[in-house]
Amino acid sequence: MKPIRTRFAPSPTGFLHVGGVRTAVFAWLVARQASGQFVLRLEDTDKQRETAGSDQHVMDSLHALGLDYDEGPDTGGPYAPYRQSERLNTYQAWARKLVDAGRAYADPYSPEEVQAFREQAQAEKKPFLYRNHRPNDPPVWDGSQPLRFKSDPKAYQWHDAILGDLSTGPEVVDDFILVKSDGYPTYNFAHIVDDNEMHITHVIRGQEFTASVPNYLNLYEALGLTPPILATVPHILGPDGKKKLSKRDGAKDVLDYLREGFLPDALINFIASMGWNDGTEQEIFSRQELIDKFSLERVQRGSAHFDERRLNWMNGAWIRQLPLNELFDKVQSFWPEEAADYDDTYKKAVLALVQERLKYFAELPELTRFFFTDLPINPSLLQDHKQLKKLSKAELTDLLEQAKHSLQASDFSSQDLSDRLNQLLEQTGQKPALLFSLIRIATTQAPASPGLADTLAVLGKERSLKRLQAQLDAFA
RNA sequence: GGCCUCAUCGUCUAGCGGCUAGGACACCAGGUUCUCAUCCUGGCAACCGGGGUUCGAUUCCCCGUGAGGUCACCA
Repeated sequence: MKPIRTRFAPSPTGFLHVGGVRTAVFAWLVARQASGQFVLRLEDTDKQRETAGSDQHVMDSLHALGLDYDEGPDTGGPYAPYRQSERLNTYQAWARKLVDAGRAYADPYSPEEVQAFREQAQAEKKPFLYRNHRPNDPPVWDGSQPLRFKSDPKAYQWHDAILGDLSTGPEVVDDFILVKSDGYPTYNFAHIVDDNEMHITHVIRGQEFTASVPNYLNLYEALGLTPPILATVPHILGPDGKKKLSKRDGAKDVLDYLREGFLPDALINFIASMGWNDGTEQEIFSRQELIDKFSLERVQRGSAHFDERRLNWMNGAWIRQLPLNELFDKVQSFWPEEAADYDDTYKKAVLALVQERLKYFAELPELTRFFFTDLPINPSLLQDHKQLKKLSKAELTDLLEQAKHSLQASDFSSQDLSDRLNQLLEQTGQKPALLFSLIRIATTQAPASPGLADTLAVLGKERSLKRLQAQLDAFA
């Protein structure tokens, strides 16, 4: 049995978005499930489109997501190098073989001439086929002209691990370019050579390549190679739009999600469950569960829309099930500036209170700021309150004075506060909706906060009473 | 335009001839002594259309329609 080997082969032209990552996730899952290898190969054969630093950016993204690869540009491996620009000799050798076998020839036309053929076909509303213009006596290939594959058009039927049985007629097989005039191979040629040299068993890629598969099959034959297992992953489309998720279309860098405090596990869970499920009603999958249960056969055949609201929910669910200490470590860099002077014990107490309302870590400051600094008195919180706004300043003052009096005698344990708050309800004859709101607003000046007794307990006696007094002073 | 593929609630999806078409997100209502959130309960909401095949089609077939991909010296 050959070991299962999958690869992720992006071109370093920018960042990775969820669409691209999904292909990587599926390939990674297939390899991990079979205890095989997952390979990263950089397809940097287009020097025009390449952007500086994006190769590193891609590797950083995979590392950050925990999509560890066994072989790659930075880790090396038995089939190095893993950067196509460093493998030019290999492609040259394979290209020579095809030339010698009469299956490749130099393209004598200028780009303008080819473009004219293309426009002609377009005008006739016909698909463009280069082989209709295949030269009878092509010049000797000296490397300055593009090298074209001399195809042998025929009908194909093949099996796709996700899409199932596919077939096409001979009309889609054409003489495509193997090596460009700048000496670099095209994707169409290089990936086939590399997948073979690197012993890749499963080629898992986006659906933009399905139309080219017959060409690849034809090339495999010319090369005398057995094609690997093919799997086509449908695209992820934008939330509203119908277009495939793309950088242009506002798709976000996955690293940005990480930077905003989305958990790698949640992201992987979310990305995998767009287009895949195990047939049960389970929604939350750990990495290991994904590895155990994943199968290409159960991947959705149609494309899916990206819904960030579902990602938010899923990340929140992951955050909620994290042990407090673990969560604390992860949110280290997300605290509001004002938290800098506070110790870990205090911050953990705060974190425990907001854990269940955190969707992603970047929300931490707005959720917790009042625990670390006195917010200015915000009169609109009282004015907009549907019950409090009916009370006079004198009435509000009276209620707060009673609260202050009671809380002054408290030890500020959560239990004692809770008891005293209850006594206060009886004593004042007010409903919690009114009394608790008033105290909550006075002590937090925030539109929302965790439960009152817990909030006061964490805030502590001194600070709580000081804020109560500040609110009282504002009434005076 | 040719070729390929796809088609269940707004979104992600279960379903693989017979189900009151299930779950999740979102949304709405109620409950959990206050707000926000969690949690619980309930609600709204779908088989693209037309023909077949069949005792019976969401499911199988055909034709439409719609959507996506592709037709580069990009990947």
